[in-house]
Amino acid sequence: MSTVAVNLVFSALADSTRRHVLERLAVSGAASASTLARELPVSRQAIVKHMSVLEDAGLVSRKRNGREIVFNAEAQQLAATARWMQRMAERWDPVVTDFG
Amino acid sequence: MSTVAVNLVFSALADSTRRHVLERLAVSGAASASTLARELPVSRQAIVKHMSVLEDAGLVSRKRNGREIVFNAEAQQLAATARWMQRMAERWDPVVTDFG
DNA sequence: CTACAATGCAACTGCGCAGTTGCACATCTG
DNA sequence: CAGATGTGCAACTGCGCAGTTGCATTGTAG
Repeated sequence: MSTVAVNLVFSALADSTRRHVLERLAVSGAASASTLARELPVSRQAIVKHMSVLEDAGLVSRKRNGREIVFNAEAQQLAATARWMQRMAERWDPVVTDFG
Repeated sequence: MSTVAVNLVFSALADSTRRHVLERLAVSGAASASTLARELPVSRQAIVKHMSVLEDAGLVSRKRNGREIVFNAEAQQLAATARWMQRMAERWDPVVTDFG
């Protein structure tokens, strides 16, 4: 993972609204920005901006379906970042691996 | 990990200067704010603020030694967050565990 | 005691992000 | 076609963060 990618993923995950959206997509499946805005206490435009951030971080993918745009959570990217962090922690202190 | 803790860790790691400081502490050992400010292209006050953020996130510990305050990287917290992310990724999609 | 080196406090600037609102454009449905 | 629903674009506000500078305070060494 490049430094830029790390920046994107971490700053994307640093916002609790974005984590809520991700959780929602991962648990209840794909959804459009309008649908998410109806379910969460934020405007559609706020959702749209969040989705761009999440997409840039590779944590979400979009798929056009007629007039709708459906977003999907990308669990692989989350897992990849977790592994990246784990390797970094090991490099800093090999002992931390023992209780993984 | 609580939601607040997650917020703290992720937003702490989202800043590249803080990641540089952490890297520096983990690789070359403990150091004071003044020392870090001499090594990095930022002022001492900026370092001090960063250290507070990192400390609140549990990624760094401070230890007073006479007139100096020495900071140390806490690799366990990084590893703990990595495991937290891994579990979250597994919950979202059990398949991602396969290539860990 | 004195000079030096470290931390502590405070004010200030610049900038980017989260969120909103309003309106235009596109697309599906009856 | 007409209405409803969904996306796209743009301007605006509020707020917090990164970073700086200046000065005060405290601890260390000679």
